[in-house]
Amino acid sequence: MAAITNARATTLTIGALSSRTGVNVETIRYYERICLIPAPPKTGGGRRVYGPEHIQILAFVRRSRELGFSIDDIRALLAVAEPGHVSCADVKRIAMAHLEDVRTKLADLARLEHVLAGTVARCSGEKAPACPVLDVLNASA
Amino acid sequence: MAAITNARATTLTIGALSSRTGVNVETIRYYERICLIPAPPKTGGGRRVYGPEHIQILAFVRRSRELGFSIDDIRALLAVAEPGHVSCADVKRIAMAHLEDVRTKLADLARLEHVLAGTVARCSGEKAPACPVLDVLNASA
DNA sequence: CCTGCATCCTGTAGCCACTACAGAAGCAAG
DNA sequence: CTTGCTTCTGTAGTGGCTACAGGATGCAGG
Repeated sequence: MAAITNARATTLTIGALSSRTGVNVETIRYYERICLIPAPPKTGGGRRVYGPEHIQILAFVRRSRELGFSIDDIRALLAVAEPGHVSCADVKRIAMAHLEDVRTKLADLARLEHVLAGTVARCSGEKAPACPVLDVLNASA
Repeated sequence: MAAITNARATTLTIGALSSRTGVNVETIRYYERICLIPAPPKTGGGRRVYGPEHIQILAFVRRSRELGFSIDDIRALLAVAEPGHVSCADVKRIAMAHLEDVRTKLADLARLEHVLAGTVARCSGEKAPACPVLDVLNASA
């Protein structure tokens, strides 16, 4: 009589939570195992039963991961994101540190791209007595 | 009588090879274990004795790693770098594929930097009723 | 009620490229 | 001969998942 899977269902299976949040089922269980997300109640048969609060937390985790935050960072962010916190100084500190990290990686990668692109451009790809790519790799630092 | 460690020594201990190439001792043994570099002969006591050819190979590996090539890529590069190869087409193919990879990562990271920088910039860091960083993380995708 | 099938469970092992030990042995200088 | 540095092998840990194996559950159709 009721809809097969109510779009406004208040409880979700792990599969439903997975498709709602775009987080792999195995990954959700992994997050629970490492205590990143709270363990949900279970049915008599041992199946996880999720509520809306789990959707919110997991979505938060997912977006944080997409922005490159580490699991430990996310742990800290989740702790600070709890209601009752007055200041977001901690959040800013974590985000700034991560941003620094990202910028360093970005610069490294840009240099890399430059070297690689320059090297590959000099390579004809046909039979060459000396291969520019191999020359670069063989060159003394 | 002879110099303690001849600067032009024809043989090296693993420690000397390490400082010559800048590759960690443990990493050198790891490379040998996974058959990336050839196993050197050993003394009666079981210690590795390296020659100049090992310096060359390991330096090649190190520069390749610095350029971000995977171990498997390097394996292929080493095979192609062997003397007797006429064409460097394989080298170019590997390097081009890697360059594509680097460019993708670069673009991803740049977008990331943009989002993070924009978000952090809006954060005062002081007590805020709504933290812009947390807002972004909580926002629906 | 039974069958079939999708989903779910736990637990373990694998991925990459190292890094970090533990515990033993070698080796050169003093 | 002792001291202390280096080296040896083997194993386990890192991060962030992913991929099974082998079994249980739950639901729909017949």
